[in-house]
Amino acid sequence: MEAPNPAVPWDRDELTVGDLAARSGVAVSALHFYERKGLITSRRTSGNQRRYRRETLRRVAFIRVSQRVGIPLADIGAALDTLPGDRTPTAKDWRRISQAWHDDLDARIEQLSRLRDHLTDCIGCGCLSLRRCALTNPHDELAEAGPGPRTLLVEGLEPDGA
Amino acid sequence: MEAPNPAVPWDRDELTVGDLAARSGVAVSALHFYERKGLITSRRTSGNQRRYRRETLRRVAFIRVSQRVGIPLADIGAALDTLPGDRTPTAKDWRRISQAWHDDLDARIEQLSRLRDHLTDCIGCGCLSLRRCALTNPHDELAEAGPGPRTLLVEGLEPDGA
DNA sequence: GGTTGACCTCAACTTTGGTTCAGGTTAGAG
DNA sequence: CTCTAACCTGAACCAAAGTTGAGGTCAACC
Repeated sequence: MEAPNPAVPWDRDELTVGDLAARSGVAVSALHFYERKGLITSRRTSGNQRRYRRETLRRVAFIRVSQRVGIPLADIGAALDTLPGDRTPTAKDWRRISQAWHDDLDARIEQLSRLRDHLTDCIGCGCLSLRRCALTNPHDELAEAGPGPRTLLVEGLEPDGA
Repeated sequence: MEAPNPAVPWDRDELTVGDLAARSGVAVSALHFYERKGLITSRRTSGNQRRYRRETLRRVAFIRVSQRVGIPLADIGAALDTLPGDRTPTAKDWRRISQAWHDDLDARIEQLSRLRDHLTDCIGCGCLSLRRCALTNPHDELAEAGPGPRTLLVEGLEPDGA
């Protein structure tokens, strides 16, 4: 039950790009792309074909989950760079780097909740054109992070209250 | 106090693209872009310059808020298309279309919350490569919507457990 | 030992949401 | 009437996250 069976692709200790694609659900072209970006690495055979360590499957899964969370690839790459290079990452390593996403998620959930709670009344009431609206206030924490427009909604406002 | 003063740009009943940009905080180039996409409209002067109705300010504010919520421009445009064309939209009209975003937000907040709650233990424990993980399960509601990868994490999985 | 599917690289193309630039026109203040 | 800021169009460019295609090589089954 413990001995790998080399006839079965997922039991070999190295994976071809096709194996990795099948196992991870990620297209071969995307894996090439991740490799160009330095998110994953491979050794090459004498015939210049890629061979991935099984561990890479873990990395790819982490990449996909992180993308689900909304993290850009560059940030995911930066996180992966903090994993130890000299040994296989442990569960603890993965826990550490996923903790950052957890905090990020917390922040974004809070942000979206506020947005949701102000949305209907703000759009409905007309305050969108006003200075005080929670959705347009540049000093609101809402402004700080997350995807979407970086500049705030209203920059040059009424010189005097409407 | 109610009579518009035409010497003041924001009191005129039509806005130039520059006025609209200043008042909405959106770049002129972006307004042109929105117009090409059909999200806003203008009449043209004899000299081919754009003139916007004041109402357009409301539309632009709606567009920006919607983008903050994470809605793509195409969807925003579709929502705007449901506004009455023959009269100025009322507060009720705006409330109706913002309600859709509210529901969308609810769904995405719920999604992100689940993601958050499973994230650390899933990434930490190794189940990312397994079939049952909430984060990788194609039949999970998580799969249904939101930005990020459309295809699920794992398509071709182990033929047998663990 | 040949055939075929999987692999290789590099370049070009896709979408979204714009910005920037060049070259030319208009509007309104003085 | 003139000057200048603001406006116009169209094309090119940007970033992210890949996909697609052309042209060529590798490997493994029979």
